[in-house]
Amino acid sequence: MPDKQNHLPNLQDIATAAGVSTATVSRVLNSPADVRPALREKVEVQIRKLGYVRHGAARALASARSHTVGAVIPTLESAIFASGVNAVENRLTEAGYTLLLAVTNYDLQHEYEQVKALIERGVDGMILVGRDHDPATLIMLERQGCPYVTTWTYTADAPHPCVGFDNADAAHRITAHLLALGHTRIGVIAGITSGNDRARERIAGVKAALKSQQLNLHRKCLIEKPYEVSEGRDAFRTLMALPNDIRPTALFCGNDVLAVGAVLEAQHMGLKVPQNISIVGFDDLPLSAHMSPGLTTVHVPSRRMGEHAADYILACIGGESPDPRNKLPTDIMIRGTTARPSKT
Amino acid sequence: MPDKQNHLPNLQDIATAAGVSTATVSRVLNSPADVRPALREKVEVQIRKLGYVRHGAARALASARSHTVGAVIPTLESAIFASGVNAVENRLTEAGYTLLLAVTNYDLQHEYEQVKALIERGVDGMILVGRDHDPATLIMLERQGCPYVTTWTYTADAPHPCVGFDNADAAHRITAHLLALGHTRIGVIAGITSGNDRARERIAGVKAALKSQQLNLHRKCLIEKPYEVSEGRDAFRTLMALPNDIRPTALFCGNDVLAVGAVLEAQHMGLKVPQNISIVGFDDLPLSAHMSPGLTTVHVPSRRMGEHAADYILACIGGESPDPRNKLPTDIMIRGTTARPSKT
DNA sequence: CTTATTCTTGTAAGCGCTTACATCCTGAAT
DNA sequence: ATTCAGGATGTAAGCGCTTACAAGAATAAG
Repeated sequence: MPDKQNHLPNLQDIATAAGVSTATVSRVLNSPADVRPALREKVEVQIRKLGYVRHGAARALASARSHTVGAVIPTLESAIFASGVNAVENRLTEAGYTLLLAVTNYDLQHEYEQVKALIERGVDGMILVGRDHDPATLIMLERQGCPYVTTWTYTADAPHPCVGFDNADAAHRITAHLLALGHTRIGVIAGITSGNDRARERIAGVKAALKSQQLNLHRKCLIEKPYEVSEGRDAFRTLMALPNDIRPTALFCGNDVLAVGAVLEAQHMGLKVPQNISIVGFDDLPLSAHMSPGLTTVHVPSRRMGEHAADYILACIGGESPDPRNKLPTDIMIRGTTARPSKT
Repeated sequence: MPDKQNHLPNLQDIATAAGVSTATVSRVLNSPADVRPALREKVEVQIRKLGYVRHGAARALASARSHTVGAVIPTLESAIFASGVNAVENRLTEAGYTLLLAVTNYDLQHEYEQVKALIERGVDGMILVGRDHDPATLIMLERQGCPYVTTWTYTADAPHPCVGFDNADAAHRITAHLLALGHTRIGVIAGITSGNDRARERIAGVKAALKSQQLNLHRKCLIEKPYEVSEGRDAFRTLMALPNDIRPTALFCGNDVLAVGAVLEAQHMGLKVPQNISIVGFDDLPLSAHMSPGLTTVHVPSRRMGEHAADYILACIGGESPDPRNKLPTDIMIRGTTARPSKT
């Protein structure tokens, strides 16, 4: 039994117990190959016997490396970030790193605080979402020499390392699908664009698609809402209350949560989807494929994005200089919520 | 400008720049009230000017306090944990603490690894989900003197600090609702019970309710599935394929995700909910209230649970000995997916 | 104008670990 | 045998910070 006076065993204790120096214990912990098997075994026995657990702070202080990577995401509520984070986590764990997760609730100021807290905790790298940030956030990261990468967005001229996809292009393509079906009055229930470049880009994509057909997005047909089912429902009702000549026959929703809300409200109002109204989403949540009808949406490579982001950071930590720009493809998933407009 | 040779400013640099000792700088950082305003101001100016960021590892090492609390949850996918985690996070942030989040994917062995990683990172406290753990996990926590609390479950005889609710009782009550409507053949789509006491308790609650009416849960009417929409759909189909005399007229689902799957599959099969089949869930996800029909389910106080858990840990860290047992109430939300059985 | 008391600030000893560097072995080559 | 290379250990100097404790300054009391 270890010394009972609630003194946690430290390297020195193990060293003494095993009759070696602290350096040797440190080696069996960090580069076992450098220690002769016999000795190593003796040390490992003591480690187990005394229930030794590394003191991460001391290790970080002495080695200037915390073996920790931070990720700052907008919200935990969305399963879409969940799968990306899971992917990051798996990769990091494989490499002996721990993920520290923080949430901003789509608030850039809060993001700054979280990033600062993570830097104070000594993360060796950082994963961010999107291109919109408080400039101070990135400055701090640079100044601290903390490698970072932004995700969920890719633009050719991105000023910072990024792994993501082209939000505008994806929105453009799914809108083109709507246009090809013959819709001309398209409504948009977007996410809140302030501090959210993805939401803005998606709107831009819709507008571009419309423009290519000489169409316009009517001012009243664009609504910004937080990403919640109830908000999607509200927005849908608002849109359907518009006068006949501008009321949309098809809807682009900023993400699947809003789209699900819109579909549910439509059904609640007795409208048939897609016969009376077509609705598309963005993100392809696990639920989306299961709804009746299945939601037509943009599939986003969140898992792969997470893996790439983790690999990029790990490579940077390892002293490499990986390609700082990484564009992933998106897929348009045509399911049951889109059809030709009714001939009313 | 700070010394350009990418030497991050440290306490000593600030001290020198401000013409004071490191102790004083440390004080303006940790207990500003102890420093004369004039001096404090001078130090703060330098901190801003040099872009100083605390070195958390050094601080943790010197003070034996990391200002960090760990939370280990089964999954990120479920919005229900998300809201609890958010609550924890808010409370901790208010208190100057940072939350370190880890995920187990419902694997107790993985949970052990995560807890160990967090302890190595020096968390000052830990929040766990449920009562099922690898004994080694709790032993490590005790041995390290790391205060912890389990959530999402409460039993009068809980051997460890816990803040949660009575899963069996809640399941019992919502089953009673089904029985009161006149159902006698009740099916259960449970979560995977291995390593998940909540799933087991919920089944136990259903059985107890049945027993109180001299009814039994038919062996074939109990299916365990991972918490996924598609699994709920599969299980539902299996249950409906049962022979007439045992096919359930009402379903208890281990959580809302499974219930949503069941409802969607029912509608997909052309069955009317609740006319042809009643379905209840557990957890009351944000989506559940919005479905058509609204899902009858158990509302769980996840937000309050998170707050209580955080407060408990913070109190422990502060040297207090708060009540280690905390029972929260659940609510049965009767919505649209339950009705009397049809007279077939 | 002392002397006791209270505030401020500085001094310096670690916290537990990693890691150059020094030292000591081992065994192969001479 | 003797020498030497190379591998296996040990030694000890910090990493950046907190915090007793000491010391000095300012205030209150006598």
